[in-house]
Amino acid sequence: MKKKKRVTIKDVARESGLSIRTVSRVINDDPHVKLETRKTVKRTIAKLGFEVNAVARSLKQKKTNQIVVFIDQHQGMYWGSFHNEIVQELLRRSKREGYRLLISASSADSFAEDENDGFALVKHGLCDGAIMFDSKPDDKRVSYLKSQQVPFVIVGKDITNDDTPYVDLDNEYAGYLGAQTLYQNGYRKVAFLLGDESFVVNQERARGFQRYFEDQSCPTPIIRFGVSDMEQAYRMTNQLLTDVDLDSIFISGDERALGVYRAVQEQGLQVGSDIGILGIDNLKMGEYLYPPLTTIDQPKQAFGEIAFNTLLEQLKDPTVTAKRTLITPQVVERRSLK
Amino acid sequence: MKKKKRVTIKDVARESGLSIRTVSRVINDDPHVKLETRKTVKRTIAKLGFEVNAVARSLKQKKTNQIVVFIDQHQGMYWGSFHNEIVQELLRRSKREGYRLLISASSADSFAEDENDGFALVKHGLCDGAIMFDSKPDDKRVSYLKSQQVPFVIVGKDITNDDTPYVDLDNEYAGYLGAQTLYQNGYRKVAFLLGDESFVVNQERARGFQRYFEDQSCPTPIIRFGVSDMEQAYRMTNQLLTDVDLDSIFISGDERALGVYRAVQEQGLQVGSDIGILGIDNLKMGEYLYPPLTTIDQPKQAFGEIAFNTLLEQLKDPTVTAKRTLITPQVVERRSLK
DNA sequence: CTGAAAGCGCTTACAG
DNA sequence: CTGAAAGCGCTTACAG
Repeated sequence: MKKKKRVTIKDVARESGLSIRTVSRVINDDPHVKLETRKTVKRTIAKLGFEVNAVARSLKQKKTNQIVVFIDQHQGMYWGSFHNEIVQELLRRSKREGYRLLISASSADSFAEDENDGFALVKHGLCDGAIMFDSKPDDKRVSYLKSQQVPFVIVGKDITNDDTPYVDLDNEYAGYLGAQTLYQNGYRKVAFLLGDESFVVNQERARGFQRYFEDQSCPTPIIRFGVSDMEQAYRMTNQLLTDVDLDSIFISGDERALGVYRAVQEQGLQVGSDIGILGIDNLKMGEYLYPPLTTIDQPKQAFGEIAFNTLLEQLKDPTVTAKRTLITPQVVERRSLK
Repeated sequence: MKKKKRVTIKDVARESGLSIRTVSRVINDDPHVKLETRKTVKRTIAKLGFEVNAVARSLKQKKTNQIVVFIDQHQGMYWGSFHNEIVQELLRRSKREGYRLLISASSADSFAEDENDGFALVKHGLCDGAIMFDSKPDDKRVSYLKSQQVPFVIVGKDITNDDTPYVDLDNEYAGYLGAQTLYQNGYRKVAFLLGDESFVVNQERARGFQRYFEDQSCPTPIIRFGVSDMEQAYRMTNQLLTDVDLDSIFISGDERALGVYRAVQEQGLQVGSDIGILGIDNLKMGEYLYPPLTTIDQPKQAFGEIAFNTLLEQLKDPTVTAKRTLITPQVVERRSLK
């Protein structure tokens, strides 16, 4: 049993007694075709089970109708609920605008040599535009996209270039807001747990957090980087709880809050009444922690919507200037603060 | 500023004073090229920043070196940690075998008409093989793949056809094992919560569960379908806890266990000592619930490995017969049972 | 070891 | 309203 031969436009033309040109017109909904001819062609297409070969079409049109979302596999946590909820929105919008959305793994470090890194999709002309998650400072992929004038948008911040489009949370304010929320709820012995310090987002959040306490002329609170998953959140909380006198924990990332909750509860403490916990993200799961997590919202839908529109503008007109959007976060009050 | 013209093989040939044929040889590592010639070409390629156009290459070779993973967006829960961990493994292996892995959303219902559904990738010849998650009974995509002889593998079960390759957990045994685990731990008033009844996986799990109790000549325990997210798990648990006398809950899906935990704790009950909870999946997060969740493991890495190998065999030799693998689950004991 | 030429399956000015 | 022909950027028997 050998692979079935593909049905091509040529077969359809022969079978229906018309030229390739006419079949092509029907496929592409060109109005200049007699109704009767159109019907004949459509019938033949159905009969033969013909499907246009998108590869051939792209070669000629230099357009793929594909958009790629790049997601990096940083420290094991390949893809969280945060990415998930944004991708949902991207999917909805790209469908509406006639683009196919592909998701591909790509890393800022290995893309250059690695033919199987997802970034090959842009190098080899397999997409019209890109949406980049998890971009790092000095990301070579960003320079590449710029130099090749491939439309793209970063979800996150770009501190390396000043002419690249992005959408980001106002992370410095998120840190500030977190500090303020805790302080105004009467907490004074606060620890802030964040992921790797090399990520800009964490630097910004820490800075805003620190600034608030400086504004209150308070001593600098505890800040711990390198807490990038539940496991580390669990360990760090345990350690802090035994070593330091704490009344609250501000944890960057709702998923990691799970580790904090467990540590707190294992020490016989109550989240809320004994120790306040504040997250960032506002993921669905935060609502089902006990007690439900008070958190700083990242409006995922807005992220997706703005990212897509920013890309779409470039797709339609390559000369538009880079648009940068900063989203202002808000607190979602639930019950993990007293 | 208009889009930069792509550098083609022609440009490289002209610039290096050689034929296209020779440049093509160098690109494809054909040994029949004088070392010096090869060097010249490579230098020119670097100088011009040439990258092969994969679209043109695919058109000729009828091979894309791409594998697509299809994931369905069922009831809002587009992609869970379970998919995530399997995709990790698929990514590792495809990279090693020289394939690019793309992830795309596709639904069993809408693929036929919808040009932007991910399944267009196979209809239009944009991939060499497919890995299907979330396939449903009578999935038209499966028939299509079969009829077009596109290599594929299903992660899950196919009860419609008897000649399609898949990897699945022995779900009936998982249900049986869950019942047994609970029973042998002394639980008698059990409720089993599962997702939509239309999914084969849920039917099988329920069947195995029921069979165990029949074997013990016990009355049929409570089984509730339609519990497919944390929200519904929370509600159902709340309802059951007030309406029925229960000593344990068996919940299909660790993520949903979060909702069960919250309901139990809100009623002032202790997970473990008052109410036993048993999950299925063994996701990382289960370890960080308090108390840590006892669960039935789905070996994600094995899933990914077997799925990939099953596909790879077909990619290498289209005549191999469909291979089906059933993985036997085991219990991971933690502390949510007394 | 190297090259001229056909062809993959489409689209698209250009004619008629 | 329809068609013959060139061309997108590669690869690949076939020659030499």
